[in-house]
Amino acid sequence: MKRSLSRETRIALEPRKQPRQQRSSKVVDRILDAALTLTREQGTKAPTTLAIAQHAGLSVGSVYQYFPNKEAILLDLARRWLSSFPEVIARRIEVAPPTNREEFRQEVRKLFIDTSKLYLDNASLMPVIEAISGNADLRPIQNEYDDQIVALYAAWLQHVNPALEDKVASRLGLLMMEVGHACRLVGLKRDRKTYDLIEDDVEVMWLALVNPYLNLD
Amino acid sequence: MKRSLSRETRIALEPRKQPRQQRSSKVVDRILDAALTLTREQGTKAPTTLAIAQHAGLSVGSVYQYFPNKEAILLDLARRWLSSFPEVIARRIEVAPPTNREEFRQEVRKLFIDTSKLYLDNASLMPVIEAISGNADLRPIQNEYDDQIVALYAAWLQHVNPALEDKVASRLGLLMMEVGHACRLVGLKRDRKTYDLIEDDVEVMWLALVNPYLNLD
DNA sequence: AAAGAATGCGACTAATTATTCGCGTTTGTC
DNA sequence: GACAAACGCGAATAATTAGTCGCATTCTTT
Repeated sequence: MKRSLSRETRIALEPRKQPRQQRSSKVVDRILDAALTLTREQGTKAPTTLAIAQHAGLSVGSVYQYFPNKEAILLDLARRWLSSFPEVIARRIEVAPPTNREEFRQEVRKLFIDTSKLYLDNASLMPVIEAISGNADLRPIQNEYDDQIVALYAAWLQHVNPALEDKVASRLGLLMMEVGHACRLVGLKRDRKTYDLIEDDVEVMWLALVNPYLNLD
Repeated sequence: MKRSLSRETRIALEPRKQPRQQRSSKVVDRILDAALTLTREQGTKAPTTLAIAQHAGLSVGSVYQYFPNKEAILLDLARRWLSSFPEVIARRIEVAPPTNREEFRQEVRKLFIDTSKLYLDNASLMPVIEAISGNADLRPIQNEYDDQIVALYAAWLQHVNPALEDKVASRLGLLMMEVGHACRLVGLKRDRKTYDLIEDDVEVMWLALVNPYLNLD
């Protein structure tokens, strides 16, 4: 294992080179596909480079043509999801804030549905997310995204109630994220009907959590 | 790495031998101490056997006198906590069930306080718990304990409301566990004041979650 | 104090696996 | 079809680390 890189400051993440020929861009897809499939098969355990290469019908050398290291592969898979999260929350801040309890409940519901959709649409990606959380090298990167998400939930809360203190907003944001994430992860491991029931439960909890902090009549 | 054991069926967990002389039982303590300290220092990453031995002022050979493998060390640390969880919940089932909303609220509060105390009293152990969750070999063992805990939360719910369907009870139990665990883990990483605020939030969410499923007047 | 059991040691073994590098092959371009 | 660039290959390298084993030391017992 030539892993001296990891020690320096952080993991290299940029792709080693851009694919120039058509065949190679298909190769990148095959690598990502293989990594996803294997992570799912092995239940949240990051696959080895050799396993990824073989499953993609390639050699290890080819994998390293496009990815600087193993971590970058998993991260590539997760990145679109991780970055779409802040986007979705940000979009819910652009609208006019609610003026009464019923409007507020509707806003919670919208945010709730939008974020739920991110989980449902990317259900197959969840093992990768779990693998990243379980990897000491990748967790710091996860945490950066998490901090962003918490900050945006907090911003959303202050959009709904501008009088909300920063500290309270970020605490509530943190809990919204944590509760949503934990419940949805276990929900996705069960059947669709149970997932939907769990979703209702989460919405109830979210509402109960934030209601006391909103000065709406 | 002579790891053929792990492949067979499961990890050996029994201690290799019982300490017979006083010096050696102190050694076991030193090993566990070192493992705990190092896991904390490295932030939820399982330390190597060499690091554990050195930090305990021992050689690797001595570590293997008392532990069959590295996993057993972490598990030894976590086990008391993992098994005290079901005990604490079971104790809350022994009392007479509540007969009205106020008594019910009190019962939730008691269960809530008891489980919270488990986290506060074992705060230093949480990195080990996280390391176990992040280790593919140990997760199955975690899951067994989790299943027990969910079953007991469900039993508690049915104790409070015998008419509650099994399916609903176990779903709510699962969410109580997940929400409690996720929120308390992040709570413990913050200051005590914030932890207490998060605790209040969790209680609010628990109550909101289970209230609709209780036929009390 | 002598024997034997328990404990402690740490160099060594071996399994695993990330990453490299030089060479052969394919592709796009003129 | 010839040339260069891109691509693909996989044996070899090297880092890491779990676990062993025979010998040395310390304790217990008589």
